[in-house]
Amino acid sequence: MGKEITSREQDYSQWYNDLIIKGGLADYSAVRGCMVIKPYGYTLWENMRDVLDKMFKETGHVNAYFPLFVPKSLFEAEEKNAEGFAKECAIVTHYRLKTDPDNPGKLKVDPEAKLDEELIVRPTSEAIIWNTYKGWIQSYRDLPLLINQWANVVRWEMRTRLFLRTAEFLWQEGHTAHATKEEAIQETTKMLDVYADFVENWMALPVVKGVKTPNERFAGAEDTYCIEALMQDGKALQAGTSHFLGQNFAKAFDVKFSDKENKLDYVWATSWGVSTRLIGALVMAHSDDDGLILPPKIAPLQVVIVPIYKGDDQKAQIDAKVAEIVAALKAAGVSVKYDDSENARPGWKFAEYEMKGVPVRIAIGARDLENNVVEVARRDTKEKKSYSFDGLPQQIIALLADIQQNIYNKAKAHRDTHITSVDTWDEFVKTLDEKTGFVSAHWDGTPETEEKIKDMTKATIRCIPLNNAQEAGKCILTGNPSTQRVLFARAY
RNA sequence: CGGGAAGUAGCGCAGGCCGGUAGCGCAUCUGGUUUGGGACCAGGGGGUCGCAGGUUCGAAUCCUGUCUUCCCGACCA
Repeated sequence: MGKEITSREQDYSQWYNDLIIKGGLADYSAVRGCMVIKPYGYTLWENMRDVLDKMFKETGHVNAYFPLFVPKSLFEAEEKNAEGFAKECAIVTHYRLKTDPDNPGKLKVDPEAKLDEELIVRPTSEAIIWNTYKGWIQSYRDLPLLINQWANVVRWEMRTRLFLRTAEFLWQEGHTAHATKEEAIQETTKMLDVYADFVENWMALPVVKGVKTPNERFAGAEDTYCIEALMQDGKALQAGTSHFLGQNFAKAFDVKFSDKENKLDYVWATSWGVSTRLIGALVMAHSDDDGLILPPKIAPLQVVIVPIYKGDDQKAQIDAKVAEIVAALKAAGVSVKYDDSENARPGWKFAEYEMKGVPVRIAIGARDLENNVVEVARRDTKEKKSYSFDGLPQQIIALLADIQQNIYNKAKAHRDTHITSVDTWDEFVKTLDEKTGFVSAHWDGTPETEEKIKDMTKATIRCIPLNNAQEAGKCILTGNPSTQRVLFARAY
């Protein structure tokens, strides 16, 4: 029959893989750790990208593009950052191949063509960008510099997973320079808000905004802010990060400016990014055992129409009606596809589009034509209803909005019921093992304790929530005094 | 990078121990009947068995190497 999807209960990881592959989002490739993003998945990414890009521009940013390669000497300039990424860098050492005399028809690396200085394939672009900014910034009048780039980056991961962790991935990285510390911090939190807004309102995925502990902080940053989402299996996933970089990169790349008093100072920096990993989050947060469930606002296709007919006469009548519906929906800004292909029967198409997560399916047959209705099925609840032709576009738009809201509510209910406050170590471990999700607990604030907890339970501190309530307590592990609870979880 | 599993037609698999020139289901093509939840009948096409070496008269099968993927661990967004 059709393509079977492994159930979540049976094998959550395989379920996730099945959704990606069978839902047509991506494919494995011939390159280790790298995937092919298929048209359906890429359209999803384009939709996400378009919304984010607009948000970035509305907040004053412009796009630019910097090189894929970073000379090693630049890469290592900011030491902490370089060290943080050193273990997962791809390196270009040669620039030419030649025919192999020992192996006719084959090529080999030309040893004569060794680069004097190796090029690092960017795992992130701070180095090349700050090296460039040095030439662009002299005065406070050049600030703030608010630049974003859409790019691919490479991180040579040991273990890869479709969308969640691939050796090459697509993302955007914002890199800004400011005259004051306050302004840079403001930028950092502003972009965090943009991410939270996007993920919650477009991807229908509730997030916790917070700050990372030093252990989890981006290498080279003073502070890393993040949004954390919760997946259906109770594991957390970092959905976006925004870093306050202080003057670390300005100092490493000697980027100074004259202020209004004609005093020289290093500029203050931020960087922030979200990646195709968000697609992994989207898939894991909303989907079910029948396939993907995609939020209408970013779904590659919002409505699919399937005809049900006997004979050419009926088909012709349905075609005519559907043409009207398609035109009306398109005019209303709804993306719609009429699938009248002959090679699949209606039931097969129903299952197929459910697997692909198309939010709304319209079925129309002779019986519907007589009654002046269509059958509308929503993917999120599987509920089916007859809708009148009259005012159909408005009803569909309302339905899409309702689906968007329902998906969000469902994810939020799951998230909210999976933030558990605990005060003893037994409860802590038990909650992680049995209930899963975020565990809110006191922590003495030391990296050593955080590390110990990680070794013992595999749980990390996902974040210290912003505007966290201050509350005296005792560390869950050491019993030492603590001033606030932090969120622990096992994470992707 | 360690431990386990896998790679044979587009997809899912059998065959492999015991070497003899490849098979099943789905998909696909043709014809017909069908169409309100993954249709049915009949006929047809499609595979250098991941890749590279080796053993052998002969390799999907045995040996060596290598690549890719999955699961579990260490590392990470």
